[in-house]
Amino acid sequence: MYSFTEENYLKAIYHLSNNTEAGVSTNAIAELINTKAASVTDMLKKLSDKELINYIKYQGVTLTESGKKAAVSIIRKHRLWEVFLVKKLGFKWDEVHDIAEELEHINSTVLIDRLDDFLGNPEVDPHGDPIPDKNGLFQHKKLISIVRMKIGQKGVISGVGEHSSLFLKHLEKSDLTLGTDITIKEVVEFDGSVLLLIDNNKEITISREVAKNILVVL
Amino acid sequence: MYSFTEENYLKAIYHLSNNTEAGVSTNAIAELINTKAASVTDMLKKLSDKELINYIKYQGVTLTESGKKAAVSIIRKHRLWEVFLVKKLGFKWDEVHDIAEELEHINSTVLIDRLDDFLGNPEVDPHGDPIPDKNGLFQHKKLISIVRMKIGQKGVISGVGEHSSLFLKHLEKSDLTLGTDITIKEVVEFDGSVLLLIDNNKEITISREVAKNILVVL
DNA sequence: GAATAAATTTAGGTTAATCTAAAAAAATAA
DNA sequence: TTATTTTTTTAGATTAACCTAAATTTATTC
Ligand SMILES: [Mn+2]
Ligand SMILES: [Mn+2]
Ligand SMILES: [Mn+2]
Ligand SMILES: [Mn+2]
Repeated sequence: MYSFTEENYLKAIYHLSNNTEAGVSTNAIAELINTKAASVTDMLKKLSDKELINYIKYQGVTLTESGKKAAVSIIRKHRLWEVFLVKKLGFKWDEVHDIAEELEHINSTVLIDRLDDFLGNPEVDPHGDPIPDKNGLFQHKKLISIVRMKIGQKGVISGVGEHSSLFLKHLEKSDLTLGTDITIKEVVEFDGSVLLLIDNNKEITISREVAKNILVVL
Repeated sequence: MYSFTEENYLKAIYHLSNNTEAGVSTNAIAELINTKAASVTDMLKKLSDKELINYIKYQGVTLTESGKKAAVSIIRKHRLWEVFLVKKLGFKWDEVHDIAEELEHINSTVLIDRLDDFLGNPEVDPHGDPIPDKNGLFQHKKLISIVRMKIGQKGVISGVGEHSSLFLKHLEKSDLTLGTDITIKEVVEFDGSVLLLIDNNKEITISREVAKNILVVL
């Protein structure tokens, strides 16, 4: 269908679109996929010719409907493969992303739909990110960052705002994995660090930076 | 490690080496991977520079030890993925080859070793072809074609000499799948077709062409 | 509203993998 | 053993995806 490279561009533009209202900038894409701006411009022309993006010189880009569809399909594959790696092959949640970056380009709808069934049609991946279904529809839960919570409020850890292995490993070591119940006990005024009660039996203090990147369902 | 294309060349040379004593010819490679001889020559130079093949102009090629190791690793991946597709995702044996052609290039030793364990360390793939272990060693059973068998001889279908979907579907329809017990009842002198008794309860006649491509363990 | 800075695009090249057509070498036949 | 055919290699181009450096456009600052 689309080349490995084209797919990576579409995915990058999709992810960047979720953080901005305006069009995605050439530099932002270049930074995310580790290329130079000039290379991005080349590819934008190509994707525009194929009507996968709306591109006006100097104005940034947005995905067209077919571009969005292609991007969501890649994300579906990425997340399902991550579930497979964790649930079936015993990988940790911080070990699966790079392998999924390769597997997401395997081109077979039958394969991915059967994998989906084999995994029991999971709604989220090992990082709590929602998995689009066969039709590209997400089951979107409303997640909020711990820094948005008030003292005394309770929630369940359901996602992360940062996917680096370093951060994920840190969370794991602190017993702050997905599904953990938390209660906000105190917010330190000085540095914004947060005292949590986890699973109603243990207290732990986390920095504001960590708190910011833990997402909960209330 | 090696590019997608380089891997395909190594695999092609490996497979062709098993049918010949001498070096593999440029044209044979070109035909197998659907390119032109000139393109093959280019790639042979490249693989030779990387010491993956022994190449002397006009003489054909053989794999070096490291070339062989790389080829076997790809074949290991191909066959394990085929097992996964059939055993876990419910694909038929004639549907898995093309998908495995893509999956075999996923680059992660941990992944493939865990997949191997997850599948119960199978010794053969859905077509009866042996799967090399982590160290690249095969469990080689001695297979012979039905046309080599004598009347009255018994055997178990354990492999195929032809992997096309058309042939595999035909075998399935005739209940000549892997593991089936057969006994040679008669060989027609006129056209070499063979009358078989399968699983001690049903007789069936197959053409010499089909017989040639069914491999059994005695 | 110029002048400067930043972002983006164009121009011109490179590399991997492909191709066609022509040349050279090896194999086969007369 | 020469002539013819087949196989293989070389020469020269093409395409996708990159790059650097230079030009151009847009955004910021004084
Ligand atoms: Mn990921
Ligand atoms: Mn994920
Ligand atoms: Mn196969
Ligand atoms: Mn097979």
